[in-house]
Amino acid sequence: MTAVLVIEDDDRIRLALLLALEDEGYEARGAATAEEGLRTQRRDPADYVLVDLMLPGIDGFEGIRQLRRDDDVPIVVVSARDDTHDIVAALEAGADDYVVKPVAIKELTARLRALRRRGRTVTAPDGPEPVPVLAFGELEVSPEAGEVRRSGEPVAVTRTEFRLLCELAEHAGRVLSRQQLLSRVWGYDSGDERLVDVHVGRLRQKIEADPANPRHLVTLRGLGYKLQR
Amino acid sequence: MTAVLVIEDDDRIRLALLLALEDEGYEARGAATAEEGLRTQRRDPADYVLVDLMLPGIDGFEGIRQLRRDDDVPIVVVSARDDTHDIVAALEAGADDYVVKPVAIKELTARLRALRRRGRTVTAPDGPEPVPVLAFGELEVSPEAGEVRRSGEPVAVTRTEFRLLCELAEHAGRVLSRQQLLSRVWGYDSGDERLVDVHVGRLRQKIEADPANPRHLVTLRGLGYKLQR
DNA sequence: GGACGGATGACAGTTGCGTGACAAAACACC
DNA sequence: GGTGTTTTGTCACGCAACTGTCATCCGTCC
Repeated sequence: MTAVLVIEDDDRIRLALLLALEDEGYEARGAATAEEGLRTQRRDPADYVLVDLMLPGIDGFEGIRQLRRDDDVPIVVVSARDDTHDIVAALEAGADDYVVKPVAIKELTARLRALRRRGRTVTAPDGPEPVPVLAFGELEVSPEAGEVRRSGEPVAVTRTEFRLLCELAEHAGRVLSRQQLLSRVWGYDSGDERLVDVHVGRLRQKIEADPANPRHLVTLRGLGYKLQR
Repeated sequence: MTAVLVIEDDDRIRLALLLALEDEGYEARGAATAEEGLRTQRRDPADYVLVDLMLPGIDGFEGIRQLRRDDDVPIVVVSARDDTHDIVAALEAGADDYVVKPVAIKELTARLRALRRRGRTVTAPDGPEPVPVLAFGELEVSPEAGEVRRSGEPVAVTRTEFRLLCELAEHAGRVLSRQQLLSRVWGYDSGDERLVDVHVGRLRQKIEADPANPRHLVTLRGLGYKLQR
């Protein structure tokens, strides 16, 4: 069945849309924020995404951009604002269509069908190769893409932090001593082990929800550091 | 240049649309009836068709159906009627989008670009072999055709820039270090890595909407460059 | 309570990168 | 072959981000 994800913060509108879509034979899912929508879509991709522009937290424009970074799904903006600037900005951000609320469900589904018909841009015959990712709960590390994500959202880390994280990730679940890390990440045969502490600390600030109580990048007193799920 | 055919019986509106489109850098053609439009399109196909619904003789719906029989061109209905039945019928007939008059030219062109992004590459029944295209949002790279396009418009890049772009495109989503690029694009085993910077910079001027904040050709500090959607 | 290992915040030196200018080289066109 | 134009590689400058060090603070284990 064709699945549609509705990202809309107004409960009444979201529910109405979901019910109407189900009446039309779609499998409908809802999300109240862009963050939640992005997470849902990453976990279990729908065939279409409907998204409001005015959302708490990440707004619709930014949500579309983030979604487009790694998803080709047709996106239709459903907004109350009938303003040329918004329409142009949303389409530039990567949306495929823009309709103004309130919208007839029949029109919406007709537009979805039109989008489906039009299909996607041709990519290489064998398609792009997927980039390998190491996952630790909500944390994702992709050495090849040079990317770190938390709950799907990109996290900006520096080169040293990234190398350190990759080293830990590639030996997930094992303790690495400060000496080992100094040697593998920095190439130092000897040196101040405090250096490792500082970078681990900085890394925790970025990748842990509560840096004071790390869940993934943990300290083993007297032994070293370990990355775990 | 991108050509647009406007099928609209009201002379004033047609002329206004044509002038506005030309201002936006399109090659604009007009037709006052569906018959004339179909003939024009068959003789010299435009890249997009804008069509009114209420036309003398063959009406817009039927015009769309006839056009769709042997043309894959994106069709946008530009109508004064804001009626769900019309919208659904037009989309069902084969239109790709439907906007209500009066429409801002900026919105119209944004919708055309969105369609272009999504549109299938044209493959006439016994036309030329389709050329593989690597797509990154509004950016398209065709290594075989030696072509780069942004929102459908060809971008002039030099040979070195093109090779660099292809190398990045063929490893989309992965970081390539300056050394790797030097070696693969220039064939240098060693050399000044700043050379890569300069060419990346020049490439960005041409393919990024805002070269200072690149969306596709991004720098990963300390790691290298990456091309992403 | 003292000692130790680890966390953290501030800081200054360093590095990495973007950019504009320029000259040599390649190219196109007579 | 000569001339004008485009492309290419080199360089220098400047900004912003990163790095490593240090001093201090905190928690934990005897």
